[in-house]
Amino acid sequence: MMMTCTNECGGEGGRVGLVVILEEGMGHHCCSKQKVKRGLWSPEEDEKLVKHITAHGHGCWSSVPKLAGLQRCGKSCRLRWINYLRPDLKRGSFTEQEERTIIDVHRILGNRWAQIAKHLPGRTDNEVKNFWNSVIKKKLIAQGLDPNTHNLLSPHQTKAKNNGNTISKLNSHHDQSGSVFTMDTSPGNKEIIDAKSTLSLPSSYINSSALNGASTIATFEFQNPSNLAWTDHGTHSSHQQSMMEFSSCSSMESTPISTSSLPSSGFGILAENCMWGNGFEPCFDHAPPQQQQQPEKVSTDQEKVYRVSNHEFNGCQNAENGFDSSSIDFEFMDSALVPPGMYCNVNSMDQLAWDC
DNA sequence: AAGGACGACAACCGCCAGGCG
DNA sequence: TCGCCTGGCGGTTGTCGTCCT
Repeated sequence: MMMTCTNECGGEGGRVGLVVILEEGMGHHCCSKQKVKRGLWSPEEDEKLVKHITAHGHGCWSSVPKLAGLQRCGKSCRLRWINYLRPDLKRGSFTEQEERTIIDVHRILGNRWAQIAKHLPGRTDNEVKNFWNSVIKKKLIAQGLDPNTHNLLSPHQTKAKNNGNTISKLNSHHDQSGSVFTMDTSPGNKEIIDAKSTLSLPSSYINSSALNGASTIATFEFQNPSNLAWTDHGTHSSHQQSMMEFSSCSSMESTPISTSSLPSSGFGILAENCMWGNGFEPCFDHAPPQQQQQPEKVSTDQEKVYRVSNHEFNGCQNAENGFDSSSIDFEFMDSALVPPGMYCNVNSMDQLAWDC
């Protein structure tokens, strides 16, 4: 076996990468019959690939390297094209809206990056996956959420997951304002009171003394479990229109959470069905109207793609957010897609579909 | 200024499913 | 029906840049 290592200028950033040329017998079975180069792509290789695909299309990927004059395997060419060279790719950092979309869809799909990426025009599965692993995942953990299930982590889980001083670092880097959502605890709001009594949140999450106020806007803070507390905002009139309605909305962007108290990253997901993921479920005396009006489940045979206007859910929409232009492919909405341990609130799942 | 830690991201690996002979 | 080939996907690794001490 011979490996030839050369340093070449790689990729867009001009990185110097190690390029390895593999002799026969190495690499994928699909490209084991030819010498293949590995490592970062040089601008020349990119140019060859782009020229070839632009002129002829990719056709059979296994034949692309030969036709394009590249010492790469077909798989490598395909990945390079899909993840980097495709003309319709959107480069640059993810927007807040994209971030919200990823979180929302991931809550339903789990790590199905290709499916998630379909809801983000110009983004690749690899990009989404990297962004999730490097940013969102850590943010969720820092907020006391299990990134796999989107449920609240128990304090000891949080402690274990955060492993030392990770939290403080994350907070300093990513969490500008903390994840806070508000709910009306005024006596007249019976649903919310019931929800609180049903939630059985870990005691550390709730400063119960704050619940005793006559008329308060209580605030959950999820940025750091050690800091979780009810905060009495007294009579914040600005919050009166953004009181939390448990279980009434499914996608975070439609949740009537006070945007003034949400972090820019939009972790409103706590307000949603994932809240009940640890086996508790809100028991409202009166089901919210949205649920009562829940449309009948549409057979996947009849319709696989739901496109529902945000307008259908009064009070739950946020015009600037989320899924306004995307759709959910309900081929994936089978039971197998619900991550183990994730409480499956079918109504909420449906509602997410309708919010989309 | 130097070196280590960490983050971002490109690329690879291995598995799986579907098509085809 | 079986085996091979190929494309697609998710998980993981490797590399470089930046930040921090």
